Amino acid sequence: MSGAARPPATASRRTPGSPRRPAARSADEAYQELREAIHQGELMPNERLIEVELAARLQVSRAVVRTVLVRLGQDGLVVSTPNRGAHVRLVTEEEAVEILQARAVLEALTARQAALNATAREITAIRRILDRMTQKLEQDDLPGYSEGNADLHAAIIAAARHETAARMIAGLRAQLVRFQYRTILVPGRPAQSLGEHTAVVAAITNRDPDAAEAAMRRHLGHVESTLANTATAVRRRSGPSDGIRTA
Amino acid sequence: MSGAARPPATASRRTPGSPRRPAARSADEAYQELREAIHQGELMPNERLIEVELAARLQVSRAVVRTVLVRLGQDGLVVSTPNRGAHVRLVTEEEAVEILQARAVLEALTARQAALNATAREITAIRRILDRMTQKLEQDDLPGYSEGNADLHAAIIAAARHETAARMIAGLRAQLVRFQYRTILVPGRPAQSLGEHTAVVAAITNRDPDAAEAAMRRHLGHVESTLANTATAVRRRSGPSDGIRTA
DNA sequence: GTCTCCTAGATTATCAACAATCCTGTTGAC
DNA sequence: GTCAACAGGATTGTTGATAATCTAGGAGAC
Repeated sequence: MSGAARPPATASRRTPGSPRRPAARSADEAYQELREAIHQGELMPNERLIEVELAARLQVSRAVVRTVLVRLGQDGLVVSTPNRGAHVRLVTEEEAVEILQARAVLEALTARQAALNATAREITAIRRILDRMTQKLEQDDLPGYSEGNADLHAAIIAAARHETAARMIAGLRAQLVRFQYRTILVPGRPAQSLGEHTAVVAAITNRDPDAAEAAMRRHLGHVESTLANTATAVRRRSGPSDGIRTA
Repeated sequence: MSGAARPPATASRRTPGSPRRPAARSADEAYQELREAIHQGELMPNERLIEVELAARLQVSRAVVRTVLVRLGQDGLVVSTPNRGAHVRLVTEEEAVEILQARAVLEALTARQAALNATAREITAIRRILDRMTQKLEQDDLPGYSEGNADLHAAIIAAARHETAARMIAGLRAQLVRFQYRTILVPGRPAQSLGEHTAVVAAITNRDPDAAEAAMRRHLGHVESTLANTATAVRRRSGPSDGIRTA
């Protein structure tokens, strides 16, 4: 029973002459590529998305650009007004907080389900990821830590066996890419983050769903308040560093 | 935003030969109408949706049918496989439980936010809805009670001022229509339901976000387990009437 | 009798052209 | 100098036709 029908990247046998921006032939590839472009920041928020330009860029016809834009609109990455075209959606700080709140309760649900449903093998894998994160942090390898962070959350979600929550979390995450690297830069935040993750993993290992859910909520609640603080600090323009020091 | 805007059957000035299904002119109306048709059960689960048929039924061109199907696919109401068309998605009992779990944590979030953000006026309105539900239940008016139930949840969501959660809840709800009238028929369930709602409203009135969240979770958790029980009862084929009689 | 291959019909996917709408810069009046 | 009306260009919305793909049913071989 398909959760979301994601036939991944059909085979494209083309001339091998396209070097850098090879473009996507099929509709689904075009969707993935445009999504990625928004993630990477190649398309700025509020930037107008003109169908013919995208058609040229993605090497597809205008019709498939149109369906791709509809899908992205339903994803919340793009907002399109009738007769006036599509813009990439600007996510305000307030919306980012909302999205994180929603993500928090949903990921807490997956943590609960993971505590209930994870196989022994999956728990081992989760613990190994946490160990790796600990090492990265000791080496002050923040990018490595961040990557481990993503892996850990993904592993927990996979272990939860909750297609609905997984799909929604993925959707929320896609809208948040512009903010995701901020909180980790707040002084003291990584160490705190590691402690929170450790609590989540411990609860899952102990098969304690309530504790797992609570620990995950605590974790993402802290991410949220950290983000909110940096946001107001930035908005207040009272110097970028005084509001976000301690943590 | 998809939670609002229900322009009910706009004026269609056509030949007066079509008595029942007047059809929708614009793309958005077609979307609403097809969505409604799936809700009403006019289109059976797993039924194949053929573009030309829908185009004739909705009185729009095939292109807009296509975009409508894409949107419904992103909503999870329809699953479409490449080159093989779209089917209305069959929601299994297990999926229904998943959806209810996700909805539970999200509505709990809105209850929390409502406790924090609701205006005095909104709280008054919420209390009034609860009073009306109490009356309906005393009169054994189950449809009326059910309607009040929907109104109450909607009022709480509105008072929460949380667009993201509101949108996701609306999406989840759309997938659940086939199951929504079941739980209210379980004996003793309405009285229990009213008590749970009363607790939620009391917590919001007291501006106690933790209590509001917990009460809403308890409420939807009970709905979930009730649904799971009736589901297994139905699946067990132990008679269709013994599990859901009295009320 | 059963299986495989193949043809025909049906359906989806894509494309190019046309119509409707909106945005921009300019002209003219006051 | 400012504002309103207007024309030109650009962009989106829609249509119909065409190509690619899938499903169903029958012919032929073993």
